[in-house]
Amino acid sequence: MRKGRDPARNRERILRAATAEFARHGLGGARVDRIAARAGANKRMLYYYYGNKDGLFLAALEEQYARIRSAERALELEHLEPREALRRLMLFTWDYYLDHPEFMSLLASENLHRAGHLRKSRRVREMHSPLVKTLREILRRGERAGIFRGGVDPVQLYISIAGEGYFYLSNRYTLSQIFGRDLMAPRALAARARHMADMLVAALRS
Amino acid sequence: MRKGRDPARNRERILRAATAEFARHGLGGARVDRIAARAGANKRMLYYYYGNKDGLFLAALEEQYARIRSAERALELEHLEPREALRRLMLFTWDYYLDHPEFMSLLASENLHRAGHLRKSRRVREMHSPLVKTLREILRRGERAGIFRGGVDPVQLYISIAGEGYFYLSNRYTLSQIFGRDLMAPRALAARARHMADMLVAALRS
Amino acid sequence: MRKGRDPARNRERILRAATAEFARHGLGGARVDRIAARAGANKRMLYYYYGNKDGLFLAALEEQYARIRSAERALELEHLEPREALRRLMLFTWDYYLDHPEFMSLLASENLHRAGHLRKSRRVREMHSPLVKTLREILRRGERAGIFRGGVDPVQLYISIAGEGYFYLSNRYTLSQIFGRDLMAPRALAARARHMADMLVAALRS
Amino acid sequence: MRKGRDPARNRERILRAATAEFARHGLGGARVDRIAARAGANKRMLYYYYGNKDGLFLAALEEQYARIRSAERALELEHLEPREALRRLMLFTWDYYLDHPEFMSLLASENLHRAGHLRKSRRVREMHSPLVKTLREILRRGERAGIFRGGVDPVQLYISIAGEGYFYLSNRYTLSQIFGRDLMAPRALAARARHMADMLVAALRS
DNA sequence: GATGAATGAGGGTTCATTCAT
DNA sequence: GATGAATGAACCCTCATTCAT
Repeated sequence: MRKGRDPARNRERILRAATAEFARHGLGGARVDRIAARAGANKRMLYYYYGNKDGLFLAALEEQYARIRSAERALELEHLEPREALRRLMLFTWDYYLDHPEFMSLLASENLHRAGHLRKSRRVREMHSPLVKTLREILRRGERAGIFRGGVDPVQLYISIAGEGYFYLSNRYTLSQIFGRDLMAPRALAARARHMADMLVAALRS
Repeated sequence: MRKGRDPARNRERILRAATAEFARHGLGGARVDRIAARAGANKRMLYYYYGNKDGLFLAALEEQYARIRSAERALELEHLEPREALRRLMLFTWDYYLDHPEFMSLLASENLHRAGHLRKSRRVREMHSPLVKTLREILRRGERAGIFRGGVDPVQLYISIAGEGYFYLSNRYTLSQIFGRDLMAPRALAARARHMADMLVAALRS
Repeated sequence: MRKGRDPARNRERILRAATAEFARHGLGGARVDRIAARAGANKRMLYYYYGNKDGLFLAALEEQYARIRSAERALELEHLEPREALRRLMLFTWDYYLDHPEFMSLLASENLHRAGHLRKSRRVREMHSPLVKTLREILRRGERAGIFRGGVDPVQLYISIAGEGYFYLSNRYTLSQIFGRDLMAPRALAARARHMADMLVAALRS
Repeated sequence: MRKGRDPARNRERILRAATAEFARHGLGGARVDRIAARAGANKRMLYYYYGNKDGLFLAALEEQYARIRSAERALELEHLEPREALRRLMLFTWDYYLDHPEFMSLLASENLHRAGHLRKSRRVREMHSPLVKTLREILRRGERAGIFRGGVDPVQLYISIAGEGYFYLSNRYTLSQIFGRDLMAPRALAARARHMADMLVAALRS
């Protein structure tokens, strides 16, 4: 019953700890020692499993992408009415960002580094073609039903849907400071969600 | 004709170098040595002028805020027709982000650190009340003229205006990778600008 | 047909890999992981067979000595005319060094460590008494035949014979650099071999 | 009267300590911490002055070459009778190796690494052209005087002169072990010196 | 005999900062 | 104001070795 009994679990714990550390301090500010301590693992094991700090970051990032895409697929958007599908996707994304601020942090770090890690990952690219495909079909259905205008690009649409809440949430600390207001108050969040849904519907109607 | 002949200029060069370094590597990844080297200054001078690394970061951040607010004021939005004023603000912001990616980087770093630097700055808070005031008046004018719906909060409005392009630009590296498409192509940028302006108008009409 | 089917072969492969690694990087620079990888063996096996890194080094060194002494015995110097015997030994040694640079490397490492490993090896000492005995008899035969001067010590003689080419070959990299010349060019090597043989004959004639 | 008062001296002490450490343990086995401790310096200063471990090794090696060449020039061989000049050079080299075993150690390390450091040094190459020139002139004088045979290459000659004692001294530890005899006994050393001088004269006479 | 997982000590290197001048 | 030299703590990473199976 020693610690090493369950390798998969140790691997997992390391990834968990790394995600938290990277989210909290960024890639440059993250400390390998802290990750090992949080994971209850020997520092050497990070390297054993993930090669180095960058490998660990990529693994954390890939996992985060996999998780959001997986949760997204569970929405089964393809079975919903087109307008409802997009509304659901937007609210899901908003809620996901709210519940998983670490995902936004990792994205910020990766963009700071100009996606140098992602560039080496095949997995992530493959992960996103189903999403684009689904959106394209929703748009097509909406267009055929005469409720969406044509010529909308699915990738641009996704960026609008996800981006609508991103700035608000990713920059909540600076925005709260410069405007002297708590953006995370429940009422403020609810108002924001409503506002976004309205914007989306207005933007797509034919 | 010694190097030290112009103190103000040296101070300025250090801040310039620091901004570039922080933007490129983040706060944690930035190196004091590189900043000094880029500035052509002795490392000791950074401390003489700015206290420490965090003081330097705050100075860089404050200056960035001052610059965008100053450029904004030059738009003289208060003299424009309400709808045009908001359209102009949105396009200005989009262009400003495009031309000054270092600003977005500093914002990302500061949010990673939960606005710990900004919290110590009075200057920045004072800097933003005129902006809120201006927006509030634009909204009032539009409402009185019957072209804007009522009940719109100026801070929420600003976040919508600025945020519309933020996700697209701040996350351009990861988005380009996961979707396998160059988001910075001139045509893509132009399409995005048009799309954003349309969204805004649709969202506010009464 | 499992991997472990032939223990002796695995042992052998480990020793082979270790010799190459020690020769290439020295004892201090050699990596146990690389040895295991090159041998296609589990790291634990190195310890199972050889105790530790130093044990492995000693085994590699002992084997190298055994090999050169064995090849030397195959010359059957005791059946040759004395002058020819020594000439043959010198050229054999030169060729052996040329063909087995790893032997010279191991010797250099062991001397850096002041022969700490060899000191623990009985095998190696026993391995060399036949060589000294053979040389002593060659010298005696030459002296009796009136072609060699007397008073020559067999150990000193061996050092002269082996050393003649050693510096040239063991230091070929630095010598090539400081003199800006390729010492390993075929013509240079041939000239060196001739030169050495001449030196030897001249040095021993009565 | 603090420690930092004399930078040149600190630099020098570091180089001194590094030379000893590299000689004793080889490049791979040398420890930066030990070098700093021996030099009584902060570890950081090694990097401040020499860049990294390899830079430090190269500096040590270059200095060793500079020293032996400098001592060599002090012999003023060009003013001696040709045979005497070469005899003096050989004995000088033998004595130098005896007194500076660290030089041989550094050479062994550098050859283990295939002269990777030397390859980056211009200084060392330039350092050796005067030596070759001097030897060439000695050979020419001896040939004109009818005491040396012609066609001797100065570089090959130097390798013979230096190499004669090199193997004996660089490999003294292994040789002493395998032959069970102390090669560093005064009588043995004297005998070796005599033997080498004899070999040289015999080898060059016309 | 053989294996993947695990370990603690220490490797070279770099950090932000400060000293004396 | 400005400088080169110096510092100690901590950085990421790797080492030879051993554990449980």
